[in-house]
Amino acid sequence: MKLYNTLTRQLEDITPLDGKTIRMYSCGPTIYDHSHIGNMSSFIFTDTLRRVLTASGSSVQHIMNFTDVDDKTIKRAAGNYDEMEPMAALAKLTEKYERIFLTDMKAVGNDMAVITFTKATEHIADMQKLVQQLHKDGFAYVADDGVYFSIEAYKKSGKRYGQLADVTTGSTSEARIQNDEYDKESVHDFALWKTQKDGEPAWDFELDGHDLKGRPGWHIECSAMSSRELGQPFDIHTGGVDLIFPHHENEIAQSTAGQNDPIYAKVFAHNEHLMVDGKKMSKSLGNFYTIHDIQEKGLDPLAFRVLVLQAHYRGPANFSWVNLEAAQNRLQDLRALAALRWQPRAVAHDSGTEALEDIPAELANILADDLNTPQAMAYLSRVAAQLLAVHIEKDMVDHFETMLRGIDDLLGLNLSAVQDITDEQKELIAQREQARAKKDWQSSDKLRDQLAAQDVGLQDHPHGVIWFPLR
RNA sequence: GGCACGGUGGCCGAGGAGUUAGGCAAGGGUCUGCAAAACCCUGUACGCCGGUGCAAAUCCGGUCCGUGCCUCCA
Repeated sequence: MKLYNTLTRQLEDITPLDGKTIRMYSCGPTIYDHSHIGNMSSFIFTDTLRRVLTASGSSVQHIMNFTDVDDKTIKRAAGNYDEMEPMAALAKLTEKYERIFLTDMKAVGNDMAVITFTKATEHIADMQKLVQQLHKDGFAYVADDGVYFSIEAYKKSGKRYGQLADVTTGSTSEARIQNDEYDKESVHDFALWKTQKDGEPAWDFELDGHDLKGRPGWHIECSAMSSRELGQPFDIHTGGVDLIFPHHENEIAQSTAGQNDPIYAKVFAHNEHLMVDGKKMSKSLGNFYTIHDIQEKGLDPLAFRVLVLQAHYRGPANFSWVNLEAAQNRLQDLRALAALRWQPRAVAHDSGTEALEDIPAELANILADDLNTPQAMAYLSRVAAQLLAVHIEKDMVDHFETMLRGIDDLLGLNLSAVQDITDEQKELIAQREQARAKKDWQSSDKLRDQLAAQDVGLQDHPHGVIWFPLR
């Protein structure tokens, strides 16, 4: 497939560096609170990318990290569980939000089984090793409050800082420099390791005779975990656009300093932000939503997936409740399509229903072009309209099922999970048809309402009634 | 201020020099006891100003607006 690479600012063919497996690392959540829908849209992008890469014939090794130690987690843990030891409080907090995160991820259709999750706190030794190596090679220095990476030294070694975004050459605000409280040599230097402050969780660390008991910096976490799990260079690094600088830039610097190979990850793929009512989500604006909020309004988290897939990952998508309802309607239509699997009938043959199994292939083809999910959704809607108009025949059920699974493999909409209704419900539909035949409208309407209350919707087509799941 | 990404019909959104997606909502119609069903039809849109083309929403230049990043936010 072709994918846009932030490093080169162009579309590139993705083929495994090792010829077999695409190794992909995604910056995961900081588990100090509920993930918001913006985070989720980013992970829907990542999940869909993995699906399409897989469909294009590569095996994919997908790593996602949990940032379970950083300023935010530490602060929140101390606030929530002030009676506990810092380390225990941190674990308690992050375990809670990890669970919620995994639940939300499943709810929006992301395939959790194929992701290997790594935690920062389980890779402290790897991080320390990397810091030690950087120090030994002259790229890190010890300051009062921790260990810093020297961008100066990195540049002097012949490497380029600013491969993703050349921020340092811009006019950085002087105010920032003056307000800087850290004891670092240059404003742009960043912390590799932070020494312990009162009440903070900390790990023993000795470097060059200094006792640096403390915790890792944010950027080093991803460098250490990615190289531990995937080696270096690996194929694709994903994240939201906000991570381009400084996070990913710093990862590149840390991971390539002193290395012969200047490549950390071959391709960086970044998704644009999800906007809410045209604005960036923030707690102060009161437009900060979670998957839980969507569920509370009686809307389906998978409708949120549809909303995300309707937009291209490199453009900003706009979330609003009206738009989510529109997406929910669209999802319902796709589920009506899926429900045909349980209600085949003999109808006049129609050319549109023939090559059912080619449909996922066409979908994959569309998606292989820089993950063009909006085009894919448009195609799917056309297919759905066509098939709903003609139904499917009994001998097509197997092909139809294969088609649904193929669509799900690519888009994660769980269409093949649409189950048959019960015999009782089928009986109610039959009774309604009889009532209609007898023009007993009162009874037929009552039966329709009764079915709707059981989340079974009805479409009266010229060639007969079709039921579909309302949720 | 620097850098980046956008501005498409009521809304969401692709596309990307001539044939002009898709969805949601709306209006009209057919069918119907009804429509909350189905089907048909309708809407000619691409911020603004220039330029290059036979031809521009699509390329180029400028400009305005929005959004993001500029040290730990997906």
